[in-house]
Amino acid sequence: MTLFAEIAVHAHFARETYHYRVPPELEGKADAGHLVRVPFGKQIAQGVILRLSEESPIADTRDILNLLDPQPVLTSAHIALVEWMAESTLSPIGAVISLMLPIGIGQRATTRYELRRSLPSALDEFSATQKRILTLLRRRGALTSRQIDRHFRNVDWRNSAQALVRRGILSAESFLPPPRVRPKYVRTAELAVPPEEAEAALPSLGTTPATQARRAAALRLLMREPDAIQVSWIYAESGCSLSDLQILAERGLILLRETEIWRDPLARLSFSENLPSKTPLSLTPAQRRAFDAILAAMNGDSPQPILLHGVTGSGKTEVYLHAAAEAARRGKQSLILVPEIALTPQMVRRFFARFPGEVGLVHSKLSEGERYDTWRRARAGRLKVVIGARSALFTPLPALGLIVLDEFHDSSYHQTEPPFYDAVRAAEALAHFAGAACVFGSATPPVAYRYHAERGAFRLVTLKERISAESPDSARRLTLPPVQVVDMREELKAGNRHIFSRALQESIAEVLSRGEQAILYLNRRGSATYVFCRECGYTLKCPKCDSPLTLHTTGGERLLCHRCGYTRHVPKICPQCGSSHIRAYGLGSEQVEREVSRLFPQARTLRWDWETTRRKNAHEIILSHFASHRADVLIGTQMLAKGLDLPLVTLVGMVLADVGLALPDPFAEERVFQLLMQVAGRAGRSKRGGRVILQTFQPEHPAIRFASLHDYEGFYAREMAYRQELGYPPFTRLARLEFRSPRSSEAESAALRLADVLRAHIAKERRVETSLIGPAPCFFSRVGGEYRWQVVVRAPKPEEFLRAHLDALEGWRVELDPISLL
DNA sequence: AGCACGCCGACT
DNA sequence: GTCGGCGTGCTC
Repeated sequence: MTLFAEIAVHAHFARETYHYRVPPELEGKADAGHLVRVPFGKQIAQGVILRLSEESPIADTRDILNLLDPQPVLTSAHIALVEWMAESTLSPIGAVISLMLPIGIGQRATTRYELRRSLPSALDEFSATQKRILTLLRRRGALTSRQIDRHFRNVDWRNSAQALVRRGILSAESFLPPPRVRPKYVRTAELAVPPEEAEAALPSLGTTPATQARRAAALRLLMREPDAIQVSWIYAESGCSLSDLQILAERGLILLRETEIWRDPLARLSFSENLPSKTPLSLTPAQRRAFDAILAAMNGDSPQPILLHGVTGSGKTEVYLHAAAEAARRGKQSLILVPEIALTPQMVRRFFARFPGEVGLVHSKLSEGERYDTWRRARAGRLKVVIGARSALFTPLPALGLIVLDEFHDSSYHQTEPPFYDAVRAAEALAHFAGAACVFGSATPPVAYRYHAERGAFRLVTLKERISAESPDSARRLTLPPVQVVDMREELKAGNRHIFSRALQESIAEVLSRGEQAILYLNRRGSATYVFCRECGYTLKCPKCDSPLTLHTTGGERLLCHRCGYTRHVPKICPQCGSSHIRAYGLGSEQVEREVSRLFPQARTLRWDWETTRRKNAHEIILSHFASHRADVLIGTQMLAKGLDLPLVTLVGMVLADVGLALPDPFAEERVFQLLMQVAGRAGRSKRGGRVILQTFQPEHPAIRFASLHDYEGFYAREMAYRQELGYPPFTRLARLEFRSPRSSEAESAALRLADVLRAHIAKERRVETSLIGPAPCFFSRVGGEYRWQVVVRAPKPEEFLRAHLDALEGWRVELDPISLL
């Protein structure tokens, strides 16, 4: 009986699975989840076995070449997840597989080009591109196609290279790079004989007094140590070298071994840091209810994920800790996902203290070796808890019992590059496949999730009370900080043209005089293109679709609608109040810092923005700098709205709360509301209390009004009405189709063509509930030198419609259920 | 992605 | 008539 394997080939374009024969020598060794090498066309590729079967739908199968790892790289739940994700995101299965293979392991086939003979000095016979290729290879030697790609941005060099290969000038060899990471071993030594025997051998270890002394010292050290120890210790303690130890080993006195070690980024924490409490805190009644709901899910009593809606400071983390402890008690592993930025040590430390030596951390700034080892410890079941950002979802945890997504409304759970996926939905699917409990925690759940919870898709648990971070046992109630909304139009009328209102200036002065700290936030996104009237707060909207108009400066100033393409000139006076104070607003954190320093020369400022956090560990450094009160005022963008818990912070100022409201995106208001709620929750997390100041030109705007009242329910009701009226999720679903091209006209014509084709299909198939928005240029119209155009499909099941017309989507980026249409 | 196959324009 | 451009389709 021949055995076949259905394999997801690790190539980004591989939409389908492929069938291979399992050669006899791999029978019993190759199984579902294994990473293998397979021939694929003229290349050799990696692939993951999804399942074995005794028949193949394809008559001519080729053989699997070999196993790349004796153990599976995917659990059975992850195999199910691969297929679910490919299906639900319309992504090629080969692209989904690439998400699951850790950096360094996952390698794709590539071609290596090399000059075959020396070239004539004159290259006249070749085209310009060919000349560039030849000169590059002459200078650098053999290069892979990916290396050549880096030298030819947006130039199609492959055909030229192919011609050179045909003429025998270049050689092209396809190869699969081996995994870049390997287990790390250290040499250890231990005593091989009873101590008395070693003692007896002590005087006769060397011919010269010096060697005799070195070897005796090494042996004595090992006689004192019951366990194997690393040879580097022995070298340091005794001054001996490896050859000394090898002589001792030859005489049978000691045993030299290679022992595998795990590179662990958290190992350093155990000695140096003052860790938070080891002992679990007792739960308040509200936390208890949340914990009980998770218990019920772990027992298999309720299959839906738990939507944990808890205000900032309501003690969600302690609930997660209790749940992870319970999972561990049952021999299960927990996966804790947090937004990228929240991987600052605050949260990690609490888990580390509670599960010493059994927490793995997964994030992009670790070295390949550290990541690989954490991945292997997880796979071996040695970790009880894995904490990480979005991609940690793909860590192979064989005994997964609990998945927690903290701050699950955060946009970093969405991957914005192909393959597009949403880690929240993927987590729900994975929990389902693994039979694990699933918890989504947030102070501001996306309204769509809240809506689905009301219809039974999630079990909703609400934590309404804030508890003190300092004395949680007494469950001392804290109130949410008062939020003052400052109308910047009034400031202007009163003659204050400064970016800080009088109220904010006074509050900063007060905080500084009391030796406390302040945080000033800027919502940078969209600020440069935001045109509004500084007298009345009016923003210009499209007369046809009511979407905000945005400013474009390329080719003269004009306003553009990103939904329908309508354009107009920038008005000189406000259409509403006739004021001439209508203009674009742009404000950076450098400018805010400058103003703080000018008004308060004594204040020590610290900036936390994209610019200052590019270096490795920059987040931790800035955070600890501020936490230890080496700065008084922290200035930053929305990235620091997450998870900070700093008792000395008694003032939070939002320099301009309306930025982001005027973006041409149906989700813009929800994002601003979430941000303001997060910001408002940052102040007053200790008994010192605190206050929040929101500066705005539109104090009556619902997102600002409801956030200032800490009123989620009010915003929810209003937002749902708006979504229903305009036909946006959760009342329908969207798919965003994007085309990129270095040439603007090409992107435009592709978009027009696709829209025509799709409209024709909609009409022909009588899909009355399906409609298109656009085509129109994307709000961020250029990315990486390419022009972006998009078409948005609105339908009850957009993937169904699109799957029927995948051929029309060749070259398009397809994003289902996007979180932004920018 | 990389390569073969196959169909039109500029040369021998 | 042939070489070589690149559009199209396939990889178990």
